[in-house]
Amino acid sequence: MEEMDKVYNPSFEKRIYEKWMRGKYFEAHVNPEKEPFTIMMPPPNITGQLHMGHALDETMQDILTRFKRMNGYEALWLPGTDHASIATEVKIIEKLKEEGLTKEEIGREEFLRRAWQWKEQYGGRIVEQLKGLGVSCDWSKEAFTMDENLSSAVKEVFVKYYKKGLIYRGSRIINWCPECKTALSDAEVEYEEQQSNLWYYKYPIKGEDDAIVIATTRPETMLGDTAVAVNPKDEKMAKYIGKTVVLPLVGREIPVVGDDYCEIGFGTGAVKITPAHDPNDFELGLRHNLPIIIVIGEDGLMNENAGKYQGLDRLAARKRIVEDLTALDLMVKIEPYAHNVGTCYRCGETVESLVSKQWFVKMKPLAEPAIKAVQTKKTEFIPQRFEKIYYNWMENIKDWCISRQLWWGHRIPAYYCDDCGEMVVSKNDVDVCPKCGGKMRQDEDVLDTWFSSALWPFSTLGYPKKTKNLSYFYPTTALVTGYDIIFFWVARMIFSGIEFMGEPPFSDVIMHGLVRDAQGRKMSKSLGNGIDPLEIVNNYGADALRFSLINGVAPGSDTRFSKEKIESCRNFVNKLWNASRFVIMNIKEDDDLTMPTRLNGADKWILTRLNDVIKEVTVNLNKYEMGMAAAKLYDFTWSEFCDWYIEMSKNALYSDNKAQHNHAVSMLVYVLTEILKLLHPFIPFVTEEIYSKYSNGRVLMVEEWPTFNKKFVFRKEEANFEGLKEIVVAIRNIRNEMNVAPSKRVNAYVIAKDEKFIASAVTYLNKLAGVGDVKFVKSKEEISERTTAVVTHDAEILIPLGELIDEKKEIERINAEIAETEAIIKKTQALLANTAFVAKAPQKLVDNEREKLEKAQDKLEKLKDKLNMFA
RNA sequence: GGAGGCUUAGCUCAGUUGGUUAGAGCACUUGCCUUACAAGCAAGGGGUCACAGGUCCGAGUCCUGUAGUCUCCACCA
Repeated sequence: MEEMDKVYNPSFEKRIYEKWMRGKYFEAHVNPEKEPFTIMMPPPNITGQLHMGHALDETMQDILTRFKRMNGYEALWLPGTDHASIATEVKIIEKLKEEGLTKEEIGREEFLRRAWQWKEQYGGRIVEQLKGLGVSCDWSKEAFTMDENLSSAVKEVFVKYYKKGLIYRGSRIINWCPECKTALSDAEVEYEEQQSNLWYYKYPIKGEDDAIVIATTRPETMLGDTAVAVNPKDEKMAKYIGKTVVLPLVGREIPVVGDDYCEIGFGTGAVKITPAHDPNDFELGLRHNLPIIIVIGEDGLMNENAGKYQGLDRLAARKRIVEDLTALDLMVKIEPYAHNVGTCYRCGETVESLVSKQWFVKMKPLAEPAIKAVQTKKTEFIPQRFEKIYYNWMENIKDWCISRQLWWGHRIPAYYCDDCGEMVVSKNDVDVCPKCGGKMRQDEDVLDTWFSSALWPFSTLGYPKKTKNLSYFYPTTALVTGYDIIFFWVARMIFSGIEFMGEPPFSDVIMHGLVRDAQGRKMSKSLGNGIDPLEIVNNYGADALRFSLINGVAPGSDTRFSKEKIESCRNFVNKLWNASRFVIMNIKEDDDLTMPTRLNGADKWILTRLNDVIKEVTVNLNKYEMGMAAAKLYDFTWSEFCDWYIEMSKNALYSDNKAQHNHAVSMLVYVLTEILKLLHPFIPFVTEEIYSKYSNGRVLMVEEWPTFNKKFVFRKEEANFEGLKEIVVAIRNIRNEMNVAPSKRVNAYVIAKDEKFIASAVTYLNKLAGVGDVKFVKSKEEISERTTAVVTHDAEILIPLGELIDEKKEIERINAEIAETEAIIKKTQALLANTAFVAKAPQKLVDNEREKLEKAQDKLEKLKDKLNMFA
C-alpha cells in the first residue's frame, strides 16, 4: 500500500480535480433510464472575486449534486457566469477613468470590445476559483448570459411578452442613478437612513394676505411643484382647497388640491406636490391631472426649467434655494430630521425619482400564477418561512422597469423609424421601415441584467430551441441561493419559467444565510473584514473550508466564520486522514479485503451504528438538512469508529493469527469505505484521495451511496457494547480519580447478569480500561480484598486497589453517585405514580420508565452495600 | 408602519413529528509523547433552555403576552 503523510496536507486537491475532469464524471447526459436531478448554479458576476457567500452556496450545491449522483440520479449541475450589466459597466468605466477616458469618448463599439475582453479575463478567473472548491459541475455545459443562445432566448422572450401586451414603453416615474446615468428597478434601490432637515416655508396665497406653510426634506424640488395638497378632512386646512398659491422664486401659480395622501397631523398639514420627482406625488398628479415639470436632469443637475438655478447640482441648488427663501422671509423653521434616502445598489449614489420614457414589464398577470405555484407547493421554499417574503413582494409588485441606459448587456430588440415614427419589436434586426421604407435604428438601451438571469433555468438548456436537454432536465430540482436575492432573481425566474415553459423552474428553493465574520458582522469591503475563501483553501484545504461552512448549521440561518471553526474542521479531516492511514498501513499483501461473513460482537455493534447513521444521514440529505447530516458523520467517524471500534480491533489486528488479522483489517476497510462514501459529498477531495490508496483504481465519486441494510442491524449486540463502553468509561473514571498510573494494570472481580458477554469482552477491558485479570464472582462475600466498585446497569465491577484507596474520597464518590441515583428514582417514581401518565403515554415509554426505575433501584442497593463496607 | 428571525454551557451554535439524565466545537480542570493521529488520547467541571402565563400525562420544542436583539419590506412630505 501507498505511504501516507503523517499529517493531513491538502496539496493533492488539484490533482484530484484533474482526475475527475479527465474521467468526465461531472458530465450529465439525457438518459431515460435514470431520473434527472438538476441544479442551475446561480451565475456569479464576471466582475467577481469569489467570496465566502459563493463558497457556501457552491458547497451546498455540490453536496446535493454528489449525493444524488451517488444515488443513481443523472445529476446535472450547470455552471455559468452573469454579464452583470450595470456592475461590469461601472468597473469598466472606472478602468477607463484611470486612463483618462470616458465611455462616450471611446464609443459604443470600442466599449463593448473592452467589456468582452473583461469577460474573458475575469469570467475565466472566477471559474478557476470555483474549481478550487471542488465543484462537480458539468463544465461542458457552461453558460454565459450573453452567449449567442442565451441572447436569442432574451429576444424571443421580449418579443413574446411584447406581443402579449406584457411589455410596454411609456413615461413613468422611475428610479434614476445620476452616477450610472441609468434607470433602475425598485429592487435595485437600497434605502439608508440619513440625517437631514425638514424645512418649513411659506407658499403665499394669491390675492390674500395669507400663506400655506409646507414642510419638505427636498426644497430644491419646489421648482417643479405643480400643486399643494391638503387633506379634505382636515378641519384647519380644507378651507384652502381650490385656492391658488404663488410658487416663490418661480412665480408660477399652482392650485391647492384636496387628497387623502396628505396625512392629518403630520408636518404642517400641507404637502408640496412635485409629480416629476416623487413617486407619490406622481400618483397624486395623475389623480388631479397635474402638469409634470422636470427640473432635475438625468445628469443630476438642475435643468432649463430651473431658471436661475440651472446647472447647479441638486445639493447646491438646495442650499441656494434655502438661502433665497430665507432672504424673502418665507422660511419658517428648519428642524433636524432623519429619513431614508434611496441609493444605487451598485455605486451608492443617491437615486433620483424622475419621469422618463422606459420599457416596463406588466407584472400583475405574471405575478398571479407565480404566487399560485408556491401556494400549491409546486415550488417550495426551504425553510418555509421565506415564502412569506416572496408572497409579500409578489402581492405588492409594481411594473418592472427593464430598460437601462447602458451599453453592456442585451440590446432592446425594438427599432424605430425616424421618418414616420413607426416602432417594430422583432427578434431579427430591422433595417427598413415596413411602413414608409425609411431607415430604422435600434433602441440604444439594454435590458436589466436580471431580465436575462430570469431565464437562466431554461435558456441554459437551449431555449428557445426545443432541445432534448431542455425536455429532460427542465424543470430543475433545486435552487440553492441566499435570501438576499429572492426578489432580484428567484421570483423572476419563477414567473418567467411559468410563462415560457409552462412550469415553474424548480421544485425546491433552498435558502441559506449569510456568512458573517467572527464577531457576527456582515463581511464587506468597506469594513475590510472579508475573508478570502481562496486563502482558507490554501491554508487549510477546500475540504476543511466546506465542512466548516456546513457542519451544524441550521437551514436558512446565518453563520459565523472563525479561525476556531476552520481549525476544528481541519482537525476532523486530519483525524479521518490518520484513521485511514492506520487502516491502510495495516493491510498486508495477501489480505483478503472482502467483508468477513462471521461477525463478532464489536463488528455487529459498529455495523448497527453505521446502518443507523446511513439511514439518518440519507434522510437528512433528502430533506436538505446538510448541517445535521455533517454533524452526525463527524460524530460517528470520530467518537465511534475512531475512539472505539479502531481501538477494539487492535488486538486482533496485531495478532499473529493470520485469520484474526485478516478479519479485523477487512472489517476496518469495509467500515472505512462506507464512511468515505458518506463523507464524500461534504469533503470530496480527501475522501477521494484516501480511497485511491487502496481502491485499485476505483473512483469514489461514482461509487454507490450506502444503503440501510437490515441484515446488519443487531440490537442485542448494540446494547451489549453500549453497556461495555459504560463499564470501560466507569473504570477509567475510577482510575483517574484514584490517580492510578495509566500503565498500571488493575485486576477486577465482576458480578454480571450476562457473564458470558463480559467474558467474551475481557480482551476489550484489558485493552481499553487497563484491566489485568478478571474473576467472575456471584457475590461480594466471595471477595476478601478491599475493593472499589463500578456499578452500571449490566454489571458490578469490583477493583482491588489496596492501599491506593483513599477512603474519604471513595465515600464521597459513592455518596455523590447515590444522590444522583436517588434523584432519578424520585423522578421516575413520581412519573409512574401519575396515573394520567401511565394511562396516556405510549406503552413503550411507560415500560422504559419502569425498567429505568428497576435498574436505578438495583444500582442504589449496590451502592449502599458498598458504602456499608466503609462504615 | 408591516413581516420575520433570534435569545439554550464562559464563547459560537445544534437540538428533525412534544417523550430517558438537553448535545457539539472552542475555552477550562486533571492525567497521559499508549507503536493512526499532541491538528492527539483519557477523565472531568460547567446549563432554573430570555421572562410571565397557558395547553398537555409530559414543553427547549406548541399557543399568548413581555423584554432585548437582528434582518427584510414599505416609506409620510
